[in-house]
Amino acid sequence: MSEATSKKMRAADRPSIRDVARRAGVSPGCVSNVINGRRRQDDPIGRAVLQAVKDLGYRRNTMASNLRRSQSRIIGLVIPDFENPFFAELVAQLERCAERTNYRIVAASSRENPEIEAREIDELIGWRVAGVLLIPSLKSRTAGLVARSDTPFVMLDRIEPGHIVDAIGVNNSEASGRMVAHLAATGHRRILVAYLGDGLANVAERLDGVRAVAAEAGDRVQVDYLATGGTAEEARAAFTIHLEHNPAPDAVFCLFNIATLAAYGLLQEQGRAITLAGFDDSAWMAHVHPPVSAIVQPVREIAEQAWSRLLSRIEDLEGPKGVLRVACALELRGVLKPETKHKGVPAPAETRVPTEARNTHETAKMEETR
Amino acid sequence: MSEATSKKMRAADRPSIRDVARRAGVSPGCVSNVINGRRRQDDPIGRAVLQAVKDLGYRRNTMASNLRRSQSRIIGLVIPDFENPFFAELVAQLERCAERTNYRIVAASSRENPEIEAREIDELIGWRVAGVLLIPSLKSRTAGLVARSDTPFVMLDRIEPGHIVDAIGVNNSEASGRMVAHLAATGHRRILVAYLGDGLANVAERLDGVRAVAAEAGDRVQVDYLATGGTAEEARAAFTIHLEHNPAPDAVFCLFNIATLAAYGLLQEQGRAITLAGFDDSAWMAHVHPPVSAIVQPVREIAEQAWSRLLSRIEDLEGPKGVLRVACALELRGVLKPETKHKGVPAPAETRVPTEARNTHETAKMEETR
DNA sequence: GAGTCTCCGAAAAACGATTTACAACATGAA
DNA sequence: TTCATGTTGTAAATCGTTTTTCGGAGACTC
Repeated sequence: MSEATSKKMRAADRPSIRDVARRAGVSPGCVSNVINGRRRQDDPIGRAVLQAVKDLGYRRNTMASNLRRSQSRIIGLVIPDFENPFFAELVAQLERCAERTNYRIVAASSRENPEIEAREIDELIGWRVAGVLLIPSLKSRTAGLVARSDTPFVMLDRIEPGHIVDAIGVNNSEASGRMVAHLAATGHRRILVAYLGDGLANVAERLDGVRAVAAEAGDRVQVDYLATGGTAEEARAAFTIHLEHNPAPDAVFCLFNIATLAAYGLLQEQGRAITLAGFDDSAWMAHVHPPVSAIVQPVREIAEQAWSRLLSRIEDLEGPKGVLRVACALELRGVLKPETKHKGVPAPAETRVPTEARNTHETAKMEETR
Repeated sequence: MSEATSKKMRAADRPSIRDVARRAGVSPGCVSNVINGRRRQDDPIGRAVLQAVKDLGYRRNTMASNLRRSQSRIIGLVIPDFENPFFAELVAQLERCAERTNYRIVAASSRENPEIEAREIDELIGWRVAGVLLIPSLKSRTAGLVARSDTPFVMLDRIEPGHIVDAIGVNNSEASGRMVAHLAATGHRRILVAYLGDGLANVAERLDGVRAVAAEAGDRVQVDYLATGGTAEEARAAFTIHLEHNPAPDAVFCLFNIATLAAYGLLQEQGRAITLAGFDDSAWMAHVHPPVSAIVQPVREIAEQAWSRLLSRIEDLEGPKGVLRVACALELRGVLKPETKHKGVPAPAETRVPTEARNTHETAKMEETR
């Protein structure tokens, strides 16, 4: 048993500040001062301490340190899913923000499960994180819970209406409307819009934007709407059935990225030359032929806005809460002119439209709630 | 100033176990016992404690708790990049492992930067994590550093030769060889193999596998090798130049996933009907037309093997260290028969080969080092 | 009724750091 | 010489838990 003990001890056996103090012949408090730069390091005592730190391979115990100064410099981040490229990019950007401001991110995913989400947030509060960033899961009822917690928190991307919280998102309806307007302006007369029939606030906003522009365009443009499930297979099936029973559209506009992939595969396979556009950009969209247009979310700006909002909230818990929406950019990669469509060949000459200004503060709108 | 103080106090002002004890009229130790189930909860005292916990909204301070019991149930994870789908999936799978075994993962990315990687690991040690999982960055010199640390750790995916460590990866050379053999068996006579010219051990192993099979096939098959840079643009440029100056291949096999996308885009654009295969699967590969074959890494098994290895290492720091390689599966989605190639039309009939058994323990080879 | 055993809660000692209080000493000015 | 000032090191208190120690109360046996 002495063996087992010695093995188990190993991990716990890291030198403490007392060991360093003993070796350097000073008191623990003094070591603390040297390490944290509250005392000069270039005199005999300072050097002795640093040497002892080196010799022993001392690393300060972050938990003990945080406990004592009751401060943590950790931000908790809960996202629905690591495998969604948009969220992954958001994590990467937020990590940069954290590094710059000397924080650390602890990320966890809820897998779109509200219960896991609630559990994760609870756990984060147990860690006494300085703040929480949350991208709510599909049927999240967490907003209220966290709102009355005294931990600063900011919601991202999916903004649930009716809650008084800090939130950063994109202007979904404006961007979607702009895309439809662009399609109409480039001669498309019949547009099929596919959306996720799941009550996600995000997609609902996009749909609203489309509807507004469609109404405005009147009968110059015919817009069909198609609700699909959230998986590629479901989306593909929905497209297949729709295309069978309806007149062929000039353009397909998908309001969420999985549908864009499914639509591309189907159109390609059936040899239909139809303009395709989607909300959310992905690497493959630029590389396939013909390329796919996309609404690109300014991930970096979202991250930075969320970060600065959270930091200011950490410094001052009071103050009005509000929703900030930043503008998306349209990446117009190529339009198959409706006129050439019926020749059955992809139009070789593709129209490249310069990317519109993105991340513009001019177009960012601030809506204050409360 | 009293205002500022009260604001700052807020976050720190969470009730402690002493507050709960006071309210329930018992001692802190007793509260601890109730909360941790070391004492029955269904008698007057137990109920009083639970009620007080509820009333005050008490959450135990994880740091203090961990500090006292000097145990953490956190596993640190350092990956090169959150945006690489393979790593993202690995994170997701590892998170499941963690949940199942009542651990928590703290993930950070090194952005392929050895210095950031070293810093992150250092930081994790400061957190007194129970163990570390590491996917080394491109030019990582971390293996030695962590190897002599007393924190249990396991390396994943990229296995650097010559280090005595625990590591889990896939059998890169075997899988690549198998793919080339398959291409040869389906009638391809000239295969272009693109690899990352960056000295990554992983890709080197894949190249070895290709070379071995090529040598074995003798002059029945002609294999060309093309080194490219790591970005899609670089890969595309390399492909363009190669295709201009060399006889057209029957098949292109890319040893890393970015090249696969670049190659697809180029071949599609130039209207070349050439079989395409790649190491690493992605969603788009199954949806484009013609589809792209891929070597799929058994991410889930990698995660589970790594997890169990790490846990056993946490329980017992001693014991031989070793490398475990699991087998990949080939996802053969369609082959453009070389015979039909010159007609300029994609072959309509695609050969679907049943997915080979994956995650088989029979094919997993164990090589013990030291 | 005395002795032994068990149960259980209060009190106190940890965990590893930071911070405060205090004393010692040096420095410089008057 | 004296006093104010500043620096520095030690000892002790502290952060919020868990764990150990200890003593008191009740149950049981003989």
